[in-house]
Amino acid sequence: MKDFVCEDNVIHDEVCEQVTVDMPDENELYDVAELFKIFGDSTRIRILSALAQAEMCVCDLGAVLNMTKSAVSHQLRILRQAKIVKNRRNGKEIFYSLDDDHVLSIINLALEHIKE
Amino acid sequence: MKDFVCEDNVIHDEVCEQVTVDMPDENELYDVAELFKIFGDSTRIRILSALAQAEMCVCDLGAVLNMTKSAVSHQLRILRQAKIVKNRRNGKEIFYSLDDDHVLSIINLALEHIKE
DNA sequence: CAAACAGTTGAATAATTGTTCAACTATCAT
DNA sequence: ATGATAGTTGAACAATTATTCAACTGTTTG
Repeated sequence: MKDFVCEDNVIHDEVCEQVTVDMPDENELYDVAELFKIFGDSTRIRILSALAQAEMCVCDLGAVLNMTKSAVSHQLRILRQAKIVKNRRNGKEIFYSLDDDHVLSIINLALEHIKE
Repeated sequence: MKDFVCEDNVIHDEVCEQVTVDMPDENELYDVAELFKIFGDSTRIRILSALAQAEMCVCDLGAVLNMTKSAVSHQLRILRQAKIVKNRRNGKEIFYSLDDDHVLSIINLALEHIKE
């Protein structure tokens, strides 16, 4: 590569070295990006917004968000695997709810940022 | 579609109606998802983590993150358009820095969540 | 048991997106 | 002006991904 070499400049070199040393762990940053990737879809954000208000079954989520059960279920699987939502079966229905309060804090902080 | 209709159930209907009414504005949720989409890439998160420590030029960012200037520049454009970073020219170099403190709060909150 | 409802799953499709490459602009030094 | 360095940009390619459709499992009820 060697594409990124600025002209020899001691100040730059020192800053770069310091920043490199102080960077958060690579894996942590990767995991944070993965978390944001999950939030970065309006369908999933709407699902989480709905679940923030009430525990709901797949069918009702579909009704509220105007989506097929299949589409909702696919997204719920992603949220489940990320441990962002949990579920419990009650007869034929499976009720979903948020698994974590942090999640809501992060989304609300972002909502505040959006509203300026 | 009509795929999402649960069996007639008054309780469900009432919950659905209430949740629907109390849902945040559709556009706000869309914008939040767009913001998260930007954070949902490890390259951009790493760029933001670096800029959180020091104002840096494109070249140095490339050195710290081990990426070509082109790849860095492409991502900076996205961050710039979202008003997440700002820049200033100094001779041949263009220095980038974070444009907003909220951004860092959101990322740090997510980092805490990751670390459990 | 059979029918009906709730939910999941896999394949297919379409759309989005991150990186590379090459060509370009802009600034500074000789 | 020429060359060198810093940065940007557009096209191309590969990879990821959200939704749809159809077929499936699981549960309840008649």
